[in-house]
Amino acid sequence: MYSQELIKGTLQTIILKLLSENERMYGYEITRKVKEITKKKINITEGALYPALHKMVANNLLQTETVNIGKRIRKYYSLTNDGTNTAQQKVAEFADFLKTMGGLLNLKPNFQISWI
Amino acid sequence: MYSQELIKGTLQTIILKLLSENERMYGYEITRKVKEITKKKINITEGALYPALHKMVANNLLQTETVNIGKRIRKYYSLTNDGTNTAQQKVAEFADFLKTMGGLLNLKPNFQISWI
DNA sequence: TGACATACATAAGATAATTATGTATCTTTG
DNA sequence: CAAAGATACATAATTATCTTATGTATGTCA
Repeated sequence: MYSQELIKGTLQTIILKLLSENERMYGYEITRKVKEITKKKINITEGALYPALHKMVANNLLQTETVNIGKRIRKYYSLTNDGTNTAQQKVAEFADFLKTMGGLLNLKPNFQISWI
Repeated sequence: MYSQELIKGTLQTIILKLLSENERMYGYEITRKVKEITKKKINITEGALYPALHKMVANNLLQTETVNIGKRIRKYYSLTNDGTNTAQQKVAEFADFLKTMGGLLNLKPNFQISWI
């Protein structure tokens, strides 16, 4: 796990990116997916996730459908048109930010990019 | 300028990195340097910088020397031993974070790393 | 002389996360 | 079969960090 501050501000971008790839996802699924992809380095807490999702619905980036799984409720989130646009924009911005920070921290060529 | 949330949590790392390269710097100088290196994409506000510097002094990461430039005061900051260690650690952590986020956001090989 | 840059600092408010707590169901295992 | 752990939602109190605004003062250039 990274020291928490680093992850701050990236949650919306992460959610938008996942949903731009997945059609629809529910909250708990998002936390699992992020944990899996990042090999447990990033762990989204529910206390952070749910308020963020609700906010994004309020801002018309996401829409929901509720499904009953047995006696349990599952709430699926998917991108609105606004959300699709915002997702693209946020991911592009983040990519640029990563470059800028790489430059600022003067990471050498031997800092191999290994997500290929 | 990036949307502000992204930069959150990176300020300490930036300061530590700059000071690990520069022996000593003063606050205003740090804001100029970051603006210059990042081509104005990251702009550290004084309201964020000074409290951060003070906190890092309190945490024994930085030490200060005050110099009189004419009638003006200039307060130089430099790394303590603790600060030197923390700087290395934080930069390494951030490099790892960049990789992880790159993977998470699925940035393609054609996302060229251009800070070389 | 007025605008802009240099140089410090703090305070009020906003935002976003952590930590803690709550509810409830489903599944696995000793 | 009972307990533990995973699944699945949610909110509230607190903390951390940043923005925005404000304040003070000096130096420089047109």
